[in-house]
Amino acid sequence: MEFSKNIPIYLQIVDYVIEQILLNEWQVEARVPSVRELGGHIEVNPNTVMRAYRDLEEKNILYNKRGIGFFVSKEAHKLIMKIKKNQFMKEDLPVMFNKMALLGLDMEDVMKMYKKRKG
Amino acid sequence: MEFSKNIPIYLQIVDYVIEQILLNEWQVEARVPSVRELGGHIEVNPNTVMRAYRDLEEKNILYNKRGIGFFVSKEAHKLIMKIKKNQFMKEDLPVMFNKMALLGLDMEDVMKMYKKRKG
Amino acid sequence: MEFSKNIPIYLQIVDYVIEQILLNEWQVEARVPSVRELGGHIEVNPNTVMRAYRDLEEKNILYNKRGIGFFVSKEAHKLIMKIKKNQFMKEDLPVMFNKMALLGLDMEDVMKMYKKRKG
Amino acid sequence: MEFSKNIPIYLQIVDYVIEQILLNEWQVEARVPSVRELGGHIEVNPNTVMRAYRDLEEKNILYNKRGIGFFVSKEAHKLIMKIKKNQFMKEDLPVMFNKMALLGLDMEDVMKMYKKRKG
DNA sequence: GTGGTCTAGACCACC
DNA sequence: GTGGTCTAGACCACA
Repeated sequence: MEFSKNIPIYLQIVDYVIEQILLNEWQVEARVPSVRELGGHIEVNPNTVMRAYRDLEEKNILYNKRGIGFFVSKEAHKLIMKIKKNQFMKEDLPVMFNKMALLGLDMEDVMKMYKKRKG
Repeated sequence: MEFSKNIPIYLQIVDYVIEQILLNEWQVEARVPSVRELGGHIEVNPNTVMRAYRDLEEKNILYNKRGIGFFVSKEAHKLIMKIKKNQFMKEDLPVMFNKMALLGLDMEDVMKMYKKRKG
Repeated sequence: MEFSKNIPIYLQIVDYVIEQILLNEWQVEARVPSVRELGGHIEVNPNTVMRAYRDLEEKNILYNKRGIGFFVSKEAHKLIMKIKKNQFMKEDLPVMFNKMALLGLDMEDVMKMYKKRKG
Repeated sequence: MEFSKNIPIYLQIVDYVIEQILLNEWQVEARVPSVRELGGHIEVNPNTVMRAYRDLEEKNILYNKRGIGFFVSKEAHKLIMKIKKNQFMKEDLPVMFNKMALLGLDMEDVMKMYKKRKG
């Protein structure tokens, strides 16, 4: 796994986990990889993975059975979507629109990129 | 000047300088405030201002005349736009598209928000 | 470590690091001393070492793993040679040729010295 | 006049003056431009020019008639050649040879550059 | 433990 | 006056 330099790794792991859940790679109510497994897999200190899991536990996306491991919560999808959609609409989009205005770009330019990406 | 807590001050100064240049408050080929002046003005250590100026010098947005001060380069506007555009196209947009895919949103939803904003 | 007075210490550290790498004292992909270690060792403020390391990071000779340390990059040798060769060809040689012209020396004189040195 | 960034301007002026003398642009026993003239001409603070002239005065390459100006000394050429030749042979060449060895270059490479320059 | 940022304050060369 | 370097020492996030 490649990590971007300017974002804390544990946050990138949080995003990674969320992605796995949304893609149903990690299923609801199923056990997720242990911090050691995942740490070994993505070549990251288990402590760092733990920090990410704790973050997700706080958001009720994961929960923990002592001595067994972390599990994807029932409401994981709902919670993730709620958090992310809100964030996207209220924060990401306005910021993007501002940047576009500043750069003299309009939606057509964005559309081009969007289609390019899909093609 | 108010500083956000989670972003290094020197980076916020970089952004501030760029803003001043784009707004033509600091004109091309003109001297910008000395590190001590600006440091005093925004209540920041001169060294911190220096770090920001050095960053901008590296990007050829500012240049330096020994013993005299820092100046806005001729190509400052062009370079700023280039950097920002690049960042937007290569970093911001792909991230956004990713999020959209995960959230099940498409360009129509974005268009709606865009029009709402303008209206 | 002895520092020459007229050259900034951090640049002398840069040279020192480059030397260590070329001599394979500091091996490719291996961790280099932390800024505090090296700072303590050569009796220089860690900040000064940091500045040198940052310079080398910019040139892609060192890279950095968050919370772990600085490492010698894979291409370090190649990059060092490239930088040095370039410097020699584009800066040192032209200056030398100029001096020779002003002093009324030609390549024969230089050759003599060269052979003398080798013999 | 273009100044290299890493060498003090006054030293670059010293070199410039020496060059003018060697090229007989500034003749022996003739008055050289006043600090203001030269300063205006090459767009440099007169103080900086003065510092260069003082340097050259110390080396007996220029001398000063109070209220009149600076003049090229009789022995200017001899002194310059002596200083420079010595410097070149004892300092510049050995340094260059060392660099060549390090970079794996030999005199042939240098010859190529030399001919290229002349051609 | 690591790097990263920031401050206060010093001293320097240069203009 | 200007930038440039350096120190000592602090505090922080991250691993």
